[in-house]
Amino acid sequence: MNQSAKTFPPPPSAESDDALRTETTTGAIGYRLRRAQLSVFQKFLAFFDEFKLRPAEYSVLVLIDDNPGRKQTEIAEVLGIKRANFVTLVHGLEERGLVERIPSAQDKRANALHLTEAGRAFLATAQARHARLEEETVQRLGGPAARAQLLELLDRLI
Amino acid sequence: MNQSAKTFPPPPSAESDDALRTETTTGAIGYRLRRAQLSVFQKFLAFFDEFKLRPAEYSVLVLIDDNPGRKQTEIAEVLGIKRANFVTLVHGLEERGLVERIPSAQDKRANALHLTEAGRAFLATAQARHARLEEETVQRLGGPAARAQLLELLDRLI
DNA sequence: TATTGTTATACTCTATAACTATA
DNA sequence: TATAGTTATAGAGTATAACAATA
Repeated sequence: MNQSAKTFPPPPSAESDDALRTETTTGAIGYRLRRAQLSVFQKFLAFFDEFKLRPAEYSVLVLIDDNPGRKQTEIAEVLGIKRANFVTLVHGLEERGLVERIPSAQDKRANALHLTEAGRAFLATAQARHARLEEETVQRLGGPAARAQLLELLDRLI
Repeated sequence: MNQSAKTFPPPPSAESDDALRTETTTGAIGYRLRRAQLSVFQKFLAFFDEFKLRPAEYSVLVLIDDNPGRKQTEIAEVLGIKRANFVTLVHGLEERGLVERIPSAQDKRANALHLTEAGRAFLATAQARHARLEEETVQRLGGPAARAQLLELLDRLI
């Protein structure tokens, strides 16, 4: 699995004047997690540049599509988004004609969230693109087994 | 920890009115990465509550300790922090008496960063605490082999 | 001309309080 | 009393532009 030698810091004797010693920092799990997450999100943003779609917006569209008619609070809570902040997010999607807020008949306080026809078409394209991104990511990981391994390990950190 | 099996979505036939279908969203690598990273950072913040220390500040202290005398730009760049934003960060550490900015003799534009005596003492305590956090995290992962596996997989995502 | 540290500024994300209308 | 959606606001984190001093 591991090619060979993990490049170790310059031997303690060789005090180079340019390379910094980063082992202590990069040895931390949280640090590596953060760097990886930032990198993956950067790739997402670049990959979805023409879609003008952020990761959070994409997950909201997917979640509404899989759970049409749900309240804002329900969708927001699943994603760990505060309902106050979710207002702005869903408002943006509504302005783009992708999402509808339909006043609930049973509970006049609530809005039932639905994708518009345009929203469904948009999401279908986005999901096809996302599938290619995931595919590429799985390849980088080393295949489906490596992906499953990663997801399992990540779950243990929550 | 986990009661029994991985709770799968309600079988397609049983359309419960409360549980949401989240498989599509949670199947994405980026989504899981983000959730895990947020969780790990939350644990860091809780664990270092009395230290009033954020992950970025901790990594800066570690990096200065391992590379005393380096310029702000060098430390900032390694951590992916813009030098403009690094000014505020290092200023805070200086105000707390942990870091010194010593004007460089060779390059009068630059500040050489050093830990103060108090900074070294503080970092020693923080690192001991961090070691316990890492230990706990490794246990959650399933041991040192699982940790190595995770770091290897994360590296492939960068 | 280029770099270092700095200031100013803006934009995103996130968090809390408080309001309204309903329940 | 509690909840759903909303507004306002404040705090981080991050990004760019521009400047003075120095290289």
